[in-house]
Amino acid sequence: MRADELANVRGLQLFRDMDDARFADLMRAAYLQTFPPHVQLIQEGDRADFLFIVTEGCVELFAAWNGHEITMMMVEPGGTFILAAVLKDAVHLMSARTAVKSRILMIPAEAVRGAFERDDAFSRSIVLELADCYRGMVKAQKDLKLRSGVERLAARLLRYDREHGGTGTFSLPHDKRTLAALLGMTPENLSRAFATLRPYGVEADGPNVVLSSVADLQRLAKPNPLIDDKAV
Amino acid sequence: MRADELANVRGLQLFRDMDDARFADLMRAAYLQTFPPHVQLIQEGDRADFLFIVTEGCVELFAAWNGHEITMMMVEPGGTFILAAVLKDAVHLMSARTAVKSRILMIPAEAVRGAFERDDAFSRSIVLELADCYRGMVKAQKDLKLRSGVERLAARLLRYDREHGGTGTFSLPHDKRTLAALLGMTPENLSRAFATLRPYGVEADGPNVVLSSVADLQRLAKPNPLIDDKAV
DNA sequence: CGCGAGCTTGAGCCCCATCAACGGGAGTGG
DNA sequence: CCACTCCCGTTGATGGGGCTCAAGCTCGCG
Repeated sequence: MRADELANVRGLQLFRDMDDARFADLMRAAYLQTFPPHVQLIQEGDRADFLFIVTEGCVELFAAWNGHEITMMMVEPGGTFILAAVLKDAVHLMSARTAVKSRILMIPAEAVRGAFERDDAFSRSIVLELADCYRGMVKAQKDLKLRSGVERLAARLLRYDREHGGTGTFSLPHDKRTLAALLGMTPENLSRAFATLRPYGVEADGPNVVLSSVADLQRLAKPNPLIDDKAV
Repeated sequence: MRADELANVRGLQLFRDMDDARFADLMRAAYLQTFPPHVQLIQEGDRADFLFIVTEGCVELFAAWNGHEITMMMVEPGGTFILAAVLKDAVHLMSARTAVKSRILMIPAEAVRGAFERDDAFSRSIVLELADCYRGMVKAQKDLKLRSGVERLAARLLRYDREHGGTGTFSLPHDKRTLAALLGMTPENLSRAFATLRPYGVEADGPNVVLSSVADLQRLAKPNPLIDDKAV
């Protein structure tokens, strides 16, 4: 692992407060690897052998049943996945694949559980990370059950804008096909949803979006920190 | 707190491995209280002051937005709620109300966090409990997005049957109105779903259900441990 | 006996999925 | 440089699942 990458990993919330020696132990056991786009990393039902941490790129968590497939979430740099399964020594409930070329840190599950037992700061960080994952899932559930497709898109666009500094201009972080899956709709419907939002000042040109009337959009989307804010 | 109740709480997975003195400290700070049906215990957006543990009865977690209300889950005896918010010292993402008369243990959030810091066995149990909550939410999400209403009902009936010993005869744990909300549908639609399942050997008479053709029902519901099994 | 709550049934509608066709941009090979 | 192809995104037509509104039904209870 390169020194700057190591420093990067060390700076993640999960490892920040960890004992130096323990962190070195963990990293010695870990693999940092680059994957091309659309490589499946894990398969639901398989045993959780590694904790995964995305350092570059983007990973899609998805699940399938009876022939359908759904996107559960996208994991961005700094994010972990499969933490709960690793801690429980259980099977994966979700599959994962790279959305784009990605650099991923893989820590053997056994090592994670060992560090969890021995390092108090690490176990605290793990709990906070797991609590964040849980709350993220609750918010996703609320978003899905309480809002219509158009409302979900509107709220998502406002969130992207906010995360980009609130300038009203930004690029979508995923292609529209992926965004549709993430929002729980078909690509066709996402397209129609964008069209529906045009009167609300949403101008989409390929991946580039301009929100020219944020207030109108907010009146429609009714954003709510208990659904839309990452930090809450 | 009565001695048998204390023993009951002590036996919960969360406290089983805890140090005796620490457990006594926690219980000294805690309140055990009985609530009538339909009492709201917490309101989403409020600060998490207590960890709640249901010892008798049943509690509904729900959320609201823009005038609609949805049921997130039902918490049964032995179950906890609001654990993530307590650990993060954050606001509730969900509201809670008693579904029936319920006996509930309330532990001040500060005391929970203190015990978490000081008692290794407790912090391990907390993490496992939190991991279970997370995985439960993932399964709920998969159930909702991957299956139709009829399929969700069929899978749920099979699960209730299994939990009652697989005899093919059991009583619904909630009234149908509540069951409908839990399955993410309206009461009208639940009623129609039961009618749809009649050709599959589902005989529902009030709260009493008989499954006379489990194999047929399974062919329809396609139960999957990664969605339906509590233990996985 | 009358009333109300919970449940069921029916009719109409809306949201969204599906299927199909089309346009345009990127990459490829001639 | 152009023709070809493939893939993504869009648009239209259609259908189904589920919601809403409304009425009827049954059972328990006063």
